Amino acid sequence: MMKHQDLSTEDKILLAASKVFTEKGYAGTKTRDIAEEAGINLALLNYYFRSKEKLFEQIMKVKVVLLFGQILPLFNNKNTTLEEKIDLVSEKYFEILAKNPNLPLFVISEIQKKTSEITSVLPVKGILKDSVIMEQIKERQPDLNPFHFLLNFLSMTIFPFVVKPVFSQFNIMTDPEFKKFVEERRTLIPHWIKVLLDHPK
Amino acid sequence: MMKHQDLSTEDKILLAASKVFTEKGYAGTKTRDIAEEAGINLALLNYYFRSKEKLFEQIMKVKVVLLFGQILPLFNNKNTTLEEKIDLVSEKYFEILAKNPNLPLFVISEIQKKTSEITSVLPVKGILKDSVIMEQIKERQPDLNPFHFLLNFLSMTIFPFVVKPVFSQFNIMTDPEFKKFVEERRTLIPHWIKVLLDHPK
DNA sequence: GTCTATAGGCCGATAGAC
DNA sequence: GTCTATCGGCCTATAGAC
Repeated sequence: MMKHQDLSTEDKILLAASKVFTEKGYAGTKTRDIAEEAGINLALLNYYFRSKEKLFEQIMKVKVVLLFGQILPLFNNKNTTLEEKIDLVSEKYFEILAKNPNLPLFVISEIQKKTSEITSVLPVKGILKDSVIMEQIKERQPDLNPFHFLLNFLSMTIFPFVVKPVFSQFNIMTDPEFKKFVEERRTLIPHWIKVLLDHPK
Repeated sequence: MMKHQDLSTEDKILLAASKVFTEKGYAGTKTRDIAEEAGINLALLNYYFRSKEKLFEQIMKVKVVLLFGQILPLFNNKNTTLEEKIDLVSEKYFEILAKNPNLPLFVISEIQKKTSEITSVLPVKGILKDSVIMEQIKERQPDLNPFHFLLNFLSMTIFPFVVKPVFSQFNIMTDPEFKKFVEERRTLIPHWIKVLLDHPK
């Protein structure tokens, strides 16, 4: 296991920035917070990354790729059936989100607040439109915009992690209860989605 | 129609604060932004609300009640069936969210970032636990934590509004397309939820 | 590369005139 | 109630010594 002390100064800052930005958002983060969390001198942050803004962009890029980068290729695989895609995407997302529970809320809320240049990094629209999974859904339910299904799937999977802070604030679930709850959904969601696919309106 | 000029200074500030806080979040908002948006002098903000913090708390309380206040009573009505509840809650939520599309993301992300005292205002946990809807779901599918269903329902309904900024950023949907998409879901979601209720694992 | 010290600007809040 | 002017503090960023 790599200790914090073994990291380079640059990586210490990146690690700390990832944590603090995710907790407090861009506007709520002070460069002093990051420096303290990283255990480095404040001036080093500007020495390595020039500005808070540039540091943030670098973190954001990593987060967007983490949230979408591994999933989009699964959507576009011609060698898997729709059912297999559902299982694979579900597995992959639970793996990512179990390790990064506040990833979706961070990315979504920062995209809403700031104008960024991530669009160029990941051409989500181009990949999604006319993707294999969209065609496969359309075969099953030709009368419906296939995006409804995709969004149902992603809603059920991602939304619990998005509202997790609300659960905590209102004491609806403890952390271990949430973990168990999410673990149950890991197999339930693929089941539900397949049921929906077989029952058009 | 009430014009902006007809509002009292206090209401002008509240209206402007609601808009700016929702767009930029608490940390990203400057009191000068609010004053400018309201068309009033900066000093008046402190005259009426004492501090940015106190003004925010007042806005936040309104938003939380708007997001949960009208829905929770529907969950606890003994005189409606589960099917009727699904239809009623769906109707009510689409009405609220069509008018306030960025309400959920604002409330969720600010709850994550700040510690507030809203818990005391709205005892969500007490209302939800042992609520009528939870019992009704449990009757249908006794082997499953009923909260899964409630969350599926809320996920499908609310999540599209939460990810709306992502749609915009990546050009996945235009605003009119989104409006049409959401309008379709208004009747689709109750259908899907009922299908899921009738198909236990 | 890493430190201390500080510039320079912005932000929340208030004093005090009207 | 509303304005102008300004304070005091904090925040990002950098200059310059080591």
